[in-house]
This record gives sequence, C-alpha cells and structure tokens, in this order.
Amino acid sequence: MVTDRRAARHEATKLRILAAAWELAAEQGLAGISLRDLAARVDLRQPSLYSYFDSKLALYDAMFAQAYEQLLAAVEPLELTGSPEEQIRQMAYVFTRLAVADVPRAQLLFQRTLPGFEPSPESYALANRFLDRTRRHLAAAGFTRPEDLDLYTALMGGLVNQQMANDPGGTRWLDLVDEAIDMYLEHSVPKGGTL
Amino acid sequence: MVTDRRAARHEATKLRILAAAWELAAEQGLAGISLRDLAARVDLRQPSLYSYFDSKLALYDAMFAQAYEQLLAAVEPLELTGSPEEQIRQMAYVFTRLAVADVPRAQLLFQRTLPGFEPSPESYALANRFLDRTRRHLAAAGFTRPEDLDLYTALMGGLVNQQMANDPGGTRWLDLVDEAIDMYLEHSVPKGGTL
DNA sequence: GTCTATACATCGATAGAC
DNA sequence: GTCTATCGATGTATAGAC
Repeated sequence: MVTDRRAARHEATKLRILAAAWELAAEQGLAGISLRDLAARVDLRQPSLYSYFDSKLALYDAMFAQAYEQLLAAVEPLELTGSPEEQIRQMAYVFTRLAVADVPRAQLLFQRTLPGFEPSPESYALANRFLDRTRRHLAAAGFTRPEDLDLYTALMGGLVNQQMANDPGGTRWLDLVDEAIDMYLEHSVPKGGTL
Repeated sequence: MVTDRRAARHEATKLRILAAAWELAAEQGLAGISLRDLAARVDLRQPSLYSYFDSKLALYDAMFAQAYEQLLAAVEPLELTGSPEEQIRQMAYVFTRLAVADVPRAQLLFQRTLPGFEPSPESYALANRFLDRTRRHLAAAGFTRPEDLDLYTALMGGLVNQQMANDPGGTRWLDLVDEAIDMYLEHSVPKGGTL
C-alpha cells in the first residue's frame, strides 16, 4: 500500500533527523542542539521538523528512547558465561564501556541535565527494562535486597561519571571496573542487616 | 583610600550578584540562569553585569570557586575523631550530605553539564585542595594508591549523583553511605595488585 | 509534507552616551 | 559604573502556497 511506503519514508526521515541530532549533541552539547542547525543537516527547513516531532522536548524523548534501545540491543543478545559473579563482572564491563562511549547519551540517560525534560512513560519503560536486567543478574548471585541494586548502580554510575567528567577519552576510571566489582562482590550483607 | 572603598563596594555587589545567581540556579537550573533575570534581582540592567563579570562563563567560574570555598569552609574546621577508618566514614557522611544539599552546586562542581565551561586554574586549585584533603585521610588509613582515591571519589560521586537524579529530596542513596564505606574499607588491595 | 514568510519572546554580548 | 539602544542568534509557532 502507498500509505506503508509513506510511513516508511516518514520513519526513515525521522531516523535521519535523530542521527543528525546525536551528531550535533556530540559537537555542541546536548542542550546546544539548535533546530535550525538540525534542519540544515538533513536538508530541511526548521518548521518542517514539526512534521516529525511536536517539540524540542519530544525530540529529546525520542533520543532517550533510541538510546535505551541501543543499549538493550547491545546487551540483551549477550551470552554471559560463568558463575553469576562472573556474569556481573562481564555486565559491568560492557555497561561502563557502552556508557562512556557517548557522552551526550550518558548525560541524557543518567543525569538530569536538561531543564524541563522528563522521559515519557513509554521511554521510561525502556529504562526500566534495562534496570530489570541488572536486577535479575544481581539476584542470581544472591544480591536480592533493593539496597544491593542501588549500591550497584551508584558504583557503576560513579565510575562512568568520573570517567567522563575528569578523564574524557581516557580509561582512568574504566580501568577500575574490575576492582570495583571485586569490592562489590566481596561485600556481603552488613552485620546490622534486615535479616 | 577612596579606591579601597570603591573596591570594597565592587566586591560587595559581586557577592550580591553571586547570591542571586545561586537563587536563580535553584529555581531554573544551572543553565537556566538568564543575565536579565539575574540583573533584575540586584536592581541592575543586564549590560551592567559586564562590569563585574566578563562573560556568563566567567560568572559560572566565580560560582565554581565560591562553591568550593564553601565546601572547604565547612569541612576544614571539622575535628574528626576516632580511627582513620572512622574519620573516613565521618568525612563521607559530611561530604555526601553537603553535596546533595544544593543540586545546582553539585552539578557545577562534579559534572560536565555546562557546554563550554572549564574552571580557571585558580578555581581548579580550590578543587584540588579539597581533593588533597580526601587523599590525606585515605592515606592515613592505608589507602595510598592513586586508584584508592579514584575508587573512593567514584563511589561517593555515584551515591550523590543517583540521589539527585533518581530521588531528589529523599535519602534513598544517602542511607547507603554507611554500607558503601563498610564495603570500601573491607576491600583490601586486590590479589593481582601492583605490589 | 515541505516550503516561504513572518511573528514573538528570549538570549548573550557590544557600542557609546552620561 | 550604569544606562539606553541595538545586534545577531535562538526556540516556538502560525499562515498559506504548492
């Protein structure tokens, strides 16, 4: 049907716009994306973007969703091997490398850097799918308390954030992932736990 | 001398502008500070601000320096007691509470959220003085490797960042500081270390 | 869907009078 | 130091031709 071809072309253009938006974010920062520059990159005029996104915040939301889809697509097909502990290590390794690989993406996903931006429920569901995956892996190794997950995300997020903020392009904090996971795995439930 | 009085008045106005800037940052976000709003808060016209700061980035740099001076003023007079390990715990407790208490301040100091902003060497020296203090406390407890400091900053920064991003105003990650410090202190140099 | 054209409010920054 | 006036840029949005 013709409408299918139309819809396909519409989706294709939307993807081109998103790709150009990531380019601009890498060059000018996430908040530095201008709709005029963005339109120029895909050979459109600025008002034409409104045929694809209702607003700039809607563009950010689409970027948020696309970014989590990228992460999920990279992580879900992985076949983790070895003990649950070893799988946690592999997961941490993959996640930190992925997170650091695209600074604006990490800012969009893991920080509250854009004034007024809140991911839509649909986009947030993707984020939760990603978090659930982590939760299941931790649980498989016996880390079943909610605090276990929170401590893990703080540790991984902290490494990623320090790497991006204080050694962009380097590996100073990435090199600590192994030791951080050692530390985390060695740590059992504290004496005054809730058991 | 008259020039002293002039300089004093100049400094006083500068401080009023900075105070208003922190107010605006709390309301509109760090990047949401507009020079017109800022000028209005101190009964000036927008161009008059340029008698005090060469640019908006220079204003951010002054805020960066002032924020680290606040942290140092709050932390340096502290008399930490107990074993070195206990002092590290107290330090972590104070730092995370201080960091979370002012979200825009934490964003300015610990994240790279402002496009184009780099702290000046003078401001960066303050940041280093703060970091040195942490380094000395860790060293007193035997954590003398550079990696020990990096892991510590990642852990504390991670807790602070997760608290601000995912539970603003709450204590979900702040409540994990004690356990995080337990985990850190329990962790000795890994088997395959550099010894 | 895409375009031209236009509007409106906002922004950081500068020139020049006083 | 402070002001008025102004600049070029921005984001948002609409009208209307094609």
